[in-house]
Amino acid sequence: MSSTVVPKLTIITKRERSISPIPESISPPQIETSPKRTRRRHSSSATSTSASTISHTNTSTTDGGDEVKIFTSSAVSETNGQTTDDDDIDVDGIDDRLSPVVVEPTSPVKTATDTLNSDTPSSIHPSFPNGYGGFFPYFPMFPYFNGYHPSSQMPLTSTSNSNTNQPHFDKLRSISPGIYPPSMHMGLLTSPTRGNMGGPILNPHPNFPYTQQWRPNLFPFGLPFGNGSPGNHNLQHPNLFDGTERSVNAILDNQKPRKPHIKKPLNAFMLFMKEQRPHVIAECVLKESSQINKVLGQKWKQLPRSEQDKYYEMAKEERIRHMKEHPGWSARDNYGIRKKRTQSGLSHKKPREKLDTENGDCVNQKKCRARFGLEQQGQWCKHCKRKKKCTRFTEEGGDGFSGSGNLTGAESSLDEDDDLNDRSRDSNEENRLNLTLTNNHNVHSSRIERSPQGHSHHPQHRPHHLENIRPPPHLTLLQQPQFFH
DNA sequence: GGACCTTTGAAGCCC
DNA sequence: GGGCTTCAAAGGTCC
Repeated sequence: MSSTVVPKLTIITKRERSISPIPESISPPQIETSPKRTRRRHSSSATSTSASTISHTNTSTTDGGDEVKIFTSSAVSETNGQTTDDDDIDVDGIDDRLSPVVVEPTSPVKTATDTLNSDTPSSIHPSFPNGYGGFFPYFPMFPYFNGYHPSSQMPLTSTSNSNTNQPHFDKLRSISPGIYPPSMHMGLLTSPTRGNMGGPILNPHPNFPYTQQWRPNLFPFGLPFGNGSPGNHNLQHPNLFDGTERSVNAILDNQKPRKPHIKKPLNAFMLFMKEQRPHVIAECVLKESSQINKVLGQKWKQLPRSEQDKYYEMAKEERIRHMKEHPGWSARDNYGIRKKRTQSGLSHKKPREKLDTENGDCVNQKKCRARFGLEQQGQWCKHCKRKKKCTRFTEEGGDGFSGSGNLTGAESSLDEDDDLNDRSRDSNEENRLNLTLTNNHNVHSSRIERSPQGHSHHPQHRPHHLENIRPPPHLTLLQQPQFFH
């Protein structure tokens, strides 16, 4: 078979019983889907099955009331009689294809702790005598303090105050550089006789390091400075700041700088999707991204390895670039964002694969084996394939197939589950569909090699434990025989 | 307004 | 180390 064979894309959609059959006259690449999205999750086997059995498929339906719509889409374009397998892939240049990793705010977010640890006030601005930290110990206790010794009028230093409530003040000082009230900063800049009762002086120094950073909301507990009302610093948040260490900690928690949301670098498939989505949208009448993504998933699986490797290479570059741009970033940083929403009760999303698991075991493990048999493990649900548990039934003497009447009690009890029945029915539909497809077109049979154990070693049918094993992108196909045989 | 759906891959977490 | 979970993009749909 020539490498220029045009892979046909077909989307298989289970439609509602009330939906009338789609006329066969639908011309490719139109892919029509159910007008109303069903909330029921498709079994994971559905997509894998469809993806693995799709090829020169004409529009067809199954018998009975449950229409299974199969639409053919020449998603890999065939224009002007030329097979353009690569036409879908924009090869304008790698820069175009590279995913625009979200550019984070250009100004690095510096935490308060960082600021204090790395850039002490005095180091930030050497003109400040001993930094403004030296004054800080005084302000909660003596709001009228102007930064100078009352008798000597000499600037007070942090050293001279090092014994004054230092632990609390150090913590409070670390909240934010802006926590230094303007008037306290001004104390350094005003004359010894001026004091700080006249309110903040704006832009007292052209190089004043915190002028841009100080904002009113950095004084959540209502610091009295600058408003001429000493002693009212608890008015806004009387419960938050009462001078105790606990209150300081509470403030610290509230003031913890939030890390900017750095998104994950795109993987190969995401890059492929981003690039190919406009093509699919242009070729099809699909609207829903979920349907488009199904098509893209099929296209991805049908993409030649050499083409896929390009995206893997791009993804690798993306990861390297991302690592350089965000050295300390970890995917873990983004964990919990949605989870928090879920925990807060806003999400109704069911945990993935939950329907397939019960007490940690796959409730479908026998069903998959029963439904598809050992000869068709490629059609097992993802969970069974991953667990590879069905094989143990072979060891127990299973024959690889059993109808509904051959179920054990446990299986029968499982069959009583409506949802499982539902999914089983879906799967039967898929079976019928696959049989139809297989009978009509022996799909890619020549490309699929099977091991003596019956495992498909086609790239699309590799055993799960090999699914995630990717050849090093720099190796050619000939150098990686173990991945393709 | 935000979760869901749907795909594959990467990475983190847990046992 | 295997298995599971989460997130990345996208945009229509639904609550």
